[in-house]
Amino acid sequence: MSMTSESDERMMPNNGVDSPSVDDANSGGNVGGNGPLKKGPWTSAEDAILVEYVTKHGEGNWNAVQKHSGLARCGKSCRLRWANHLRPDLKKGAFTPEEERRIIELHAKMGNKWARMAAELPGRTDNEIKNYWNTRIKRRQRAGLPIYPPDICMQAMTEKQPSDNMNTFSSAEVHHPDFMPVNNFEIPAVEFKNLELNQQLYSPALLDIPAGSLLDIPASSLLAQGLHSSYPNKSLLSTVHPSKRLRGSESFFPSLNTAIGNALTGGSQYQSDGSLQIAQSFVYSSPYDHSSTSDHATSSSLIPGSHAVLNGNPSSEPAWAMKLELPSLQTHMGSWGSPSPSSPLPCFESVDILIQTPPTEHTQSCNLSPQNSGLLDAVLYESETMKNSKIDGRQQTSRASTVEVAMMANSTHDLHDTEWEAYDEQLSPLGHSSSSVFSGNSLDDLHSAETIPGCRIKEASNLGLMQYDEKVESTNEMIFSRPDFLLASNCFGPMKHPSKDHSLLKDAI
DNA sequence: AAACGGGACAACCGCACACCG
DNA sequence: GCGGTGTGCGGTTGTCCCGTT
Repeated sequence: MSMTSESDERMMPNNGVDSPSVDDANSGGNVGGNGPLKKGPWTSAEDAILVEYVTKHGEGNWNAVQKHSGLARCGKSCRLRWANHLRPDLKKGAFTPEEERRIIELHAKMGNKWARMAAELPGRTDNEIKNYWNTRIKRRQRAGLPIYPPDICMQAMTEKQPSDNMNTFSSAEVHHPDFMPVNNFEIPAVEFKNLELNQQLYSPALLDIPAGSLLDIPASSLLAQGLHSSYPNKSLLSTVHPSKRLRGSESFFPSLNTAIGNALTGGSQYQSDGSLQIAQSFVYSSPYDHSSTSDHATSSSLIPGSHAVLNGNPSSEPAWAMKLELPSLQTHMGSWGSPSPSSPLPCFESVDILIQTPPTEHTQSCNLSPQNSGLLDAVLYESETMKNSKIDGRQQTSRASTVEVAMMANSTHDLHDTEWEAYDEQLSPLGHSSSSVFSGNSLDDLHSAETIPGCRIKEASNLGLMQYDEKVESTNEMIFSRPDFLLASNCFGPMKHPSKDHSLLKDAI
């Protein structure tokens, strides 16, 4: 029918579909009447047998197919073959533009819910849609294009508003420019402004970098944007009621799941502000990852909602090698990593940051703020910190080898102060608001609790990406030797002090 | 013309839920 | 309530085809 394999050709040189026989169907491999079940491509004969069976007995009871028809295929395989290829109502051929758009829309709303998407697209199968999407994603990522067209982003956001019974933003908020590219995990130059890092800090113009260069940022680089602009935008997040089963892979950020997942599995993102010391890895974890959530929930060293780094997670797997999952608000909010039902907001607990910054001025966002004179100061301070760390490290390492802070820590706080405060207004009742995580208070707490002099707030993933210890030098070496860091450096490093940063980077390497 | 790489597609695998006895 | 079976779903892998070098 839909497929004719070589074995098919061999088996059915005269096209035996019209008179399917078990012998024909099962003669093509290591199969037999009661022998091992056949795998691999289906033959026309097998298709015919299956069609005949279904016609006679109807769908379902797939395991009976083998028994009754002698087809050497497991029931599961039969079901799949029927559903994906033999069903009479299947629509064959390429997706129409209309269907393509519909898929994008649905994905923006549902995420990787292929079956549900298929239900919205008559004649199409989940497998078909899934393959299409995966191919498309790869293609677009390679091309540096946004996964979701802006209009669909907008549409998704808008459609979600009424059904979002969580904390939602007002319509105006939804239309805040900051929210626009939520699903655009690429950072095209035209949208880079949405980072709004101090509004102008990273303006391509101000930074004297070619706007187009940002187009080269791979999908992974969307993190900066995604975390900045999309996370607070819960309104976009899918509120589709959780399907009957809860899967760890379910993503609350339908698109982020894929994009960030790809991004992070490809390598944690390191951003360098040029001062050598900002390294960030954003790690989302599934809210079902109780181990991680409970771990950091009980980790006294962490700020509320921050992600436990390595606490109780002995994984030695590099963060960038891990499959990363985003928290899902599709599920009950109470199931969010917050230890208490009264604190259902996921916040950024899953967001880990490796950030290092000069010590005291958390309110000044030393690393990203243009007011910060101190790249050199930071480096000097870093040097000092390293010295201190050698002393303190022995003590620190064992108990708090990694200091966790909310994403972007003080720089974020500085950069998005206003916005987060605004969000905080709405989110605070939920316990851990995003802004609270980013707030100076949180950092203060963190600092007082954990930060060693020098404020080397190295945010590490819960996967143990980095630890602060006495081997700082080697850590830095690792950072700088990593391609993604170099990429990030290329992307972000030159923004402030291009030449300076490059030289520093060079030196560091 | 051969080698290579990527896209498209089909199929499998593992997991989880639903149902039933 | 429990275990077995059936089914559905999402992720991953394998294979073929085609364009490029």
